[in-house]
Amino acid sequence: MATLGTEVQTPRLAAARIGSDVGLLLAKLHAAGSVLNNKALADFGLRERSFSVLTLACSGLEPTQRELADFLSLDPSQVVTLVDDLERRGLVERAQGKQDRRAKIIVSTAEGRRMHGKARSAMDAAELNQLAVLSGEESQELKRLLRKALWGAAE
Amino acid sequence: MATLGTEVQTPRLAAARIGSDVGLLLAKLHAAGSVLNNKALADFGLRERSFSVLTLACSGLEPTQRELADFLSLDPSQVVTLVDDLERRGLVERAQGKQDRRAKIIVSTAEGRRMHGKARSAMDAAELNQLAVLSGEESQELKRLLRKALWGAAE
DNA sequence: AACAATCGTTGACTTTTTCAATGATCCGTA
DNA sequence: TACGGATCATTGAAAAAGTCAACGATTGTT
Repeated sequence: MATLGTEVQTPRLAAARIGSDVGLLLAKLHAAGSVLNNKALADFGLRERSFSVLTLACSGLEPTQRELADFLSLDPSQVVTLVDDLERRGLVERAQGKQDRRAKIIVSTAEGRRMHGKARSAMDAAELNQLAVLSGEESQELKRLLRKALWGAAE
Repeated sequence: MATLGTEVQTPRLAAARIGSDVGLLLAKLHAAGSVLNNKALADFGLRERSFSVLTLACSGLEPTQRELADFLSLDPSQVVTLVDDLERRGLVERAQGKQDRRAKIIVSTAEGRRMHGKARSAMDAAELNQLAVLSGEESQELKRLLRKALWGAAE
């Protein structure tokens, strides 16, 4: 049950001042995490992004594709591709927007929710693995700070 | 002097459980930061990555291209392109490796160091801007946690 | 001396990103 | 109520980024 995780030894170059650049730290941790996450999701035929779309489709928030694009920092055309794939596999459906008939609301199917449940477990395990070197409190604090940096003081 | 920064209002979808996924938080903050950073570096004809290479070339650590690739999570061929560009502009030079003559050590020129100084200021400002909503202590703590997640407990 | 491994480099290939254009629909305004 | 500008999802093309295998030069090991 070894933590075949991210943390190698501190590389020589981490000593440089750039080792404290938030941009680089985010890039590296994100890159390493993506590898782990995509590996964890491969069993389900999902990737990080399709998992995100599926999760939001399962959330009950009834997101429109535009909202998905904004929230996931993607181009609207990329969302089309992701939803096309999930829809073809019967995991989500496009429903007509309620107030706005231009918009399409993405909702999960029963099969989609089943799939999401399993994928969610794998993702949680991957996250735990990636942050294994942090204590529980530290992980929580890291997430809180990331959320705050993104969306402000909202609690 | 408004902080025309990252923080919009908390979007509706952030309420979903995925709003606490480390993968998504990293992706979003990294994406937002990259935009800011690249904007800040555009004046110098640099981008996030060429800035990273230039920084490490200026660090005195005499990194090889292989080390740069590992440290920056890039394919070695991508490093070739980055160094080619910086070398063509006279900001860095390729020196022969000391023990290993296969390796090339990337070192900065005087002009490179001058350029880096200016770019560094712009980057610091951009980082300050991106993390404006965090207190000084919070920013430090965020960086510490990111470093720890990446490289372990090393202090 | 021979062999496998590593370094930087090149080129091909795939994937991802970016962007403009389009029809349908919405909204504000006259 | 009809017009005009804006927004939505979608398409397709173009640009950028990432991936991968192969190569000569060099290293370290046997």
